[in-house]
Order: sequence, then C-alpha cells, then structure tokens
Amino acid sequence: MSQNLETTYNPKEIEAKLYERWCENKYFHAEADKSRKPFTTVMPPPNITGKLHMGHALDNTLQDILIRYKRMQGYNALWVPGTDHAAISTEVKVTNQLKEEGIDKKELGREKFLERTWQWKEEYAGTIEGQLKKLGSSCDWDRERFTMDEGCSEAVEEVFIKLYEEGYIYKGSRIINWCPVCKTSLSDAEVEHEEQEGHFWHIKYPIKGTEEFLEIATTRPETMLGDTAIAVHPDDERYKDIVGKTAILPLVNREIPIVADYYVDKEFGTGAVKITPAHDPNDFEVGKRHNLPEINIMNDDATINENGGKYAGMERYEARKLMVKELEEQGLLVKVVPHSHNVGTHDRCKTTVEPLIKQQWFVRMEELAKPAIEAVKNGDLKFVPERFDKIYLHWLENIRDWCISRQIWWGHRIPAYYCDKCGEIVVAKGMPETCPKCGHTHFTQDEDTLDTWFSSALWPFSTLGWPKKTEDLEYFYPTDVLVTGYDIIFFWVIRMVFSGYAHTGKSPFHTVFIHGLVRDSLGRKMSKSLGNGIDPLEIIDKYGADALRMTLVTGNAPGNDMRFYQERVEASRNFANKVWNASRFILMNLGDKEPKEPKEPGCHPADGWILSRCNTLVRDVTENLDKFELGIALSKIYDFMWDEFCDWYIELAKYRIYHTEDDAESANDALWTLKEVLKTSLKLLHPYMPFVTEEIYSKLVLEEPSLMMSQWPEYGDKWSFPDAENVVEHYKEIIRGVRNVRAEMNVPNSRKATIYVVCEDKKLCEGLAFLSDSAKMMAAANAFIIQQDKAGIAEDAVSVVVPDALVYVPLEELIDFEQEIERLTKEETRLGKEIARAEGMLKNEKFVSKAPETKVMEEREKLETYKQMMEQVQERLDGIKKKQL
RNA sequence: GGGAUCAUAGCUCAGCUGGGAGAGCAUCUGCCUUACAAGCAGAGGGUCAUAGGUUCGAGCCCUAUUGGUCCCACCA
Repeated sequence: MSQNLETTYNPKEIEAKLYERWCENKYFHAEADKSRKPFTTVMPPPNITGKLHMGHALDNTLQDILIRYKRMQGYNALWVPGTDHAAISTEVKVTNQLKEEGIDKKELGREKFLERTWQWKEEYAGTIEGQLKKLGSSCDWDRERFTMDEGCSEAVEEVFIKLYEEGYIYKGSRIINWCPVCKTSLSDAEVEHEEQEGHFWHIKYPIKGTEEFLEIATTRPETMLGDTAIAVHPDDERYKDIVGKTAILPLVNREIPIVADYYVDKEFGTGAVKITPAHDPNDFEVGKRHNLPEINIMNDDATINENGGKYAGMERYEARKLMVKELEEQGLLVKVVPHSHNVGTHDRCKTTVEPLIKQQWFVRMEELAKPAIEAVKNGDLKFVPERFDKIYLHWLENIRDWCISRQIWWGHRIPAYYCDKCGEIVVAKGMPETCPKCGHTHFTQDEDTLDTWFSSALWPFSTLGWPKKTEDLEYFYPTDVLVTGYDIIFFWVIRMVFSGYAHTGKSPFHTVFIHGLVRDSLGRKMSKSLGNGIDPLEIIDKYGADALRMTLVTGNAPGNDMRFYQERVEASRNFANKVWNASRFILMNLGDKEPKEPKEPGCHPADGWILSRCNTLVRDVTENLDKFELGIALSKIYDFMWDEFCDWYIELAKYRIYHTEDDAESANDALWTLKEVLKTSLKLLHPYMPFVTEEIYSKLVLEEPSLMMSQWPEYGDKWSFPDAENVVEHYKEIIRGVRNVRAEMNVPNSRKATIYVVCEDKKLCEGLAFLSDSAKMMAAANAFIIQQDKAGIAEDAVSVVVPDALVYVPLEELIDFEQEIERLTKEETRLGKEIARAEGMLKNEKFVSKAPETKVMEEREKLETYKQMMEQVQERLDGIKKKQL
C-alpha cells in the first residue's frame, strides 16, 4: 500500500488518470438488461456554437451527481450525451466566419455552406466532449448523439410526415415574426420583448368629402404605407358619425374605410387606430374580420418594397424619418409624444423583428398541448421545484400554433416536395416519383429547414432509437429525470413533453429538475458582450473539477440563480484538501495493517458515536438526494466530515492508535472505525467530488475495483448507538468548557493542568472513562480524572459547569479571582435567561395543554438541567466571594 | 396588465412537513499541537424588509405594504 501522498491534494494528473480508467473499464456504458432496473437521463444537448460556459458546467454537474448516485444504488444508469445543431445560431456563426474570410454565403451556395458547417460541427462537438470529460461527466460516450445525425434526422422526417398526415402540420399564409438580418421567420418563443424608449406620432388622416380629420397615434409611422383601414370602438360616441366613411391615407392618397371593431381601446391613444393587416398581428385579425386587403410594404431585409411608392428601396427607419418630415410639412403631424413600448427582438441577433405575412409551415398546437397539460395536472410529470408548474401550464394553456419553417440552410430540410408542373405538395420520405395529381415526374424540395427545437423535441426518444422499436427504447424509455435551466422550459421541455405523448404515448420523463442561472460576482448574467464570463476549464485547471462541482451545488436551492466567484471555489478546494489530508492520516496509520472487524463494533463510545452519526448521515443524505435537495445533502456531508469526523473523531482516536502497546484491540477498533467511516463518507461524497474520492478509495480499499461502481451505503440498526452518542456529546461539552477557560484566561496549551470531571451519573462516568486518555490530548491536560465526588480537588480550581457534570481546572497561581467572578457571572446570566425562557413556556397553560407531549417533556428536562447548572454556578460564585473576603 | 421570485450576520447564501437563528468568506484573539497554516482553538456580529393576522408557539403559514430581479401579455 502506498502512503506517499502529497500533503496538498493535486487534482491535475489524478483527474485525467481516473477519467481514463473509468472509460477503459466501460463504467459509464449501459446496456439494456431486463434483470436490472434502469435509470435514464438524457443530456440537454449543448449547442455546437461554441465552448461550454458555467451554465453548462452546472447543468452537467447536477446530472452527473444524480446519475452517479443512482448507479451506486444499483440502477442500470444511462446518461445519453450529445450536441445540438442549433440551426440559426450556428448558421450566423459560420456566416460571420465566412464573412471574415471575405466569402459571401449566397455566393458560396447551399452545398458548400453545409460542408463548411459540418466542419464547424466536428470541431466544436469535439471541444464540448473534451470539456464534459474534464468535468467528470459519467455519460455513455458510446451513445453520443447529434440532432442532425442519421437517426435523429430519420426521427424528424418520420414525425413531420406523421403530423402532416394527421393534419397537425399545415402550410399557410399567416403573420409571423421575421428577422430582417437573419432573413428567416421565427417562432413566438424566439422573440424577446424588450422595453424601448420610442415615440408616439399623432397623425391626422383627412376624411373624404369633409374638411375634417381623424387623428390616430402610432409607434411605427412607416407602416402606414400598408394601412387599409382605420378602426374605432363601436361604442365610442366621438366617432359614431364617421364609421362607414372613408379616410384618405396621407402621403399615399389611398382611400381606406373607417370601421368599428371591439379590438380598439377607447381610452388608449386617440381611440382611433390605423389598421395595417400585413404588418401587425392584431391588425391582421381585424383585417380578417373586415375583409381588408393586406398590403405588404417590406422586403425581406426590412427595406420598403415597390408597394411603398416613392419610399421603395429605403431602409425602414430612413423611410420613417422622411415620412414624418413630410407629414409635418403637410401639417398632418399633430404631435410627437415620448412613449416607451415593447419591441420584439430576435433572441439570437437582437434585431428588431418585423411582423410579416408569409407562407410558412405550422404545427397546430391546441390538441397536442392537451396531454402535456394533463400530465402536470395529474402528477405524471413533476417539476422540481414545483413552482415551475405554473409557468409551464400558463404557456401551454395559451399556446398558439408553432411556426416551424426557417429560411436558412443549416438544419433538417422540410420533406415536402412540389410538383414542377402543377405545384401539388407531396410530403414523403425522399423525392416522390410521380405526382399523384398530374402524373408529372419532376419535383422540387421545399427550400426551408425546420426550427432547431423541432429535432430536440424528440431527443429523449430519438436518441434511444425511435422510430425503430429498439430494445434500448423499450428498456430505457421513458427516461426518468430531465435536468435543465428554467430559461428553456418553453423552448424545449414543453415541446419534448407534447412530442413524447404524440409519438410514444408517454411523457418522456417523470421529473423535470430545474436549475437557475450562474451569474457573476455582481449578480449579472454572464455574457460575451459584458466579458464577465468565467471559463469552467480555467477553474478546473486552477482548483480541480471537484472544487468546481462542489461550488456549483453548495448553498443553492433548486431553481434559484447563484453567484459565482473565486472565493467560493477556494472554499471547495479547501474541503477537497481536508478530505485528502484526513485520508492521508488514516492511510499512514493503517500502513500495511488490515484492521479486523471488532467483536462488537462501536463498543468504545467514540467509535459508537461516530458510527451512529455516520449512520444518521447516510439516512439524511439519501433522503435529501431523493428529494433533489443536493445542496442540503452536500452541506450535511461537509459538516460531518470536517467537524465530526476530522475535528472530533480523528482527534479522539489518536491516543488509541498511537499507543498500541496500551491496548492493541482498542487500537485495532479505532483503525477499523476510521476506515469504515471514511469509506462510507467517500461513498456519500463521490457523486459530488468523484475524483478525489475515487483516488483515495483506490488506496484505501484495494479489494474493490472502483468507488464509482461500489454500493451506496444503507441506513440500518447495525450502526446505531444512542448511548455512545450521549456520552460523546457530554464529552464534547467538557472539552469545550476546558478550552473556554484557557481561551478566556489566556492560558497557553503549554501550561498543562490536571483536569477533574465530577459527575454523579455512574453510567456516564464509566463512559467518559474510556475517553480520558484522548481527552488529555484534546484538552492539553497532564491528567484527566473522572470521579463521582469532589475528593482531592483544590478549592480554588477554576470550574466549568456543563450539563450533568462539573469540570475543575486547577491552575493554581494563575487564577485571577476577578476574572473568574466575571466569567461565572456571565454564565449565571446566560443560565438565568434560559431558565426564564423554559419557565415561561411551561407556565403557559395553553402550551402545556396544546403542545405535543414530547415537546413539553423536552422543555421540562431542559429546565431541570439548567436549574442544576445554575445551582452549581452560584455555589462556585459564593465560594470564591467568601474566599476573597 | 398578469404571474413568479427574492428581502436572514459586513459579503454571498442555506434554513426540508411551524418548536430555542446557521454555513462559507471577511473581521478580531491565541496557536507552525507528529493528517492538513488550503490548517487548529476561540470571539464578535442578526427587532430574519414593514404592518397586521392564524397558532400554545412564526424566518417558515395567511393578508396588505415597500423595494429588487425575472417571466409572460396584441394596448396601436
């Protein structure tokens, strides 16, 4: 056995070595096996647009914790990794890259562009895989997938055809969100609304055949080129007489009707609204109701088209400026009022989107959404934390049809083919041979590709082989938990759920575990433009993957955002180091010895205490993990290992293992306990800090191949020693008392004293006797004497009152009576308060009659203890005061 | 306009089904005690945003208010 461990933990080489070993042994790989229970999760596929950021590190750390936990519990754990083609985002990146090389995308052509993008994909998918490995992710790399690989593409085609045939997918001319920079349509989810300071332009439209005008207000004056009506509220007294009349559209001189529609809000603006059906979703609806013409005035790049007359060819805001100027010159501009309003922008490029009427492909959502709504309502699908139910339901209950076609090249091309002769649409796998309508044999495939989320919606089952009825699909699907950030519930989670029901008849997972965003130290979102992003790899390089992982789950409740800063990582690194050093101590003392299991494990109070505490820890951690309370579970492991195990138990065990000659059996028992408790702790910690724990375990437990494949500990009666716990808790009080005396009186440890513990409880006395040798070390005493009476104790010894015992620290001439009186008086005050509190509660009849009996008993016992302690303190005080006189 | 969420020690945050306020960092005081100075032993520091209510008992549940963040929404 090697004991040559470094005094500080050095993660670098260890991490690389262990990851390789895990891979070589195929520990991450899972095969369908009906004799075992599966636990499945699919990785939210990172976009191939770039490197992973801290949010990905969080997402994957959480998944790895869950999957390692379940694997150790004996589940056949499968974690499917992969990447997403990220249609528009990637296309933008590659286009820009080409631009830098002076290459125009259009000139390059579709084929060449796609070739280039596949190259990009290869590069970034590789980078991402490398990053995930550094983090320690135990995903099954044999099953790595990509949303545009053969299988996923087949699933996409299958779904498109199926939904088309069932009537859920249709092609239609509807008003959609258009990005003039990316030159593609967008779904509602891809439009971000941001409040912008704008203006309200009040414009007078002349009413035909009169000298009168009708005043309207608009935030986008350039759209008036496409106006085909003015609407007022039907009950608006002001405009009662002009409904049905005709207005003259300024600048264009088109005659447009004045209609009445309930859509108009009388209170807002002037109560009269210009109607531009081709460029506003509401106006589009109004237009439908009143049979208004739709005049599209914009080109795909948001310049004005030929319908804009003399403004044709101008950029949208240029046209706006000129038109306002001309309206002013004609005296038709009444006023300009500052006005802040919501502007829709493309979430990828931040360009202001234009609502336009276009032929697009849509998914009819209402029916499809129903089972997804039902799933959450009846509990088949749960969100952790629960509050995300509402967000999910609200979106689904107000869902609109999903625009799925995109006018870009990178993505799954729509499997719709148009007959070159009659234009008939055929939706099929591959190019059709003859037109079912006219018999023609030449077709052209639809140029458009699908929304990137169309393929990721199928991810939980397409990655397991669907549409083929594979063994994997049968065994691993539905998956268990999906881990993701709240920011993509609409984009992704919802679409996976309805797709799961539509195509497999089941929810793709039973639990969605939601996490928040990782922010910078000032609470800002990490972003490229701010330059405040922190590269997970840099952190791993500096502090180790375990430290990073621990930082990402420490002190965070599910679904909440967190702030990330280096000091937190340092604290995590320090913990890894603490575990490392405690293990080093144990390994050193074990040497070549293999301690035997004691005849009665836990018969020594110290052993019993730590085993018992460890047992409780196992129970708590398991419960917390099952409830996805990863932060709470970790803090319990942390406290146990650092405080109870390192600071108390190891110190308690030292005397025994250093003095084998006194009692070889006791030394053996201590070593055995050290080893067992360390083993159990390492197991509990492993999902969080896989590297350092595995490294130590491999040196500690030579007979097992790996910690990650070892069995999760189970709570049981075997390690339950309440009496020992009681003894050690008393013991801790005593030691703390002695230390307090030293600290308050400034007595250095080098000045040793004989410490007496007077304790009337015989059983407790016997228990403490076992610990007396250790106590000498911990209290820096030259002797530690436990007895039932005060015989032989100097009158002027400093005393400390603890529950059920009185501790004497004779320090002879060092005693400063003033100081001692002060100390005891402080204690008297404290106890006085405690007694008052307990008495107050117990005097309250309602408390005594209504509170649970155990609670009342508890308070009675406390009161008793405090009263006893108070007596002791007062006795001491009187004694000293008398002596002084 | 609707909804969510947060407000707890100087900072960042925990606090699970309501039973005596916690951690890490920072500050201060002692310690290089043979696993660890990335450490050990201590200390100080909080009317748990405000006001009511429910309860024997509220950081936790209810109502209102204030302030911050976020999401959703067609007010031109």
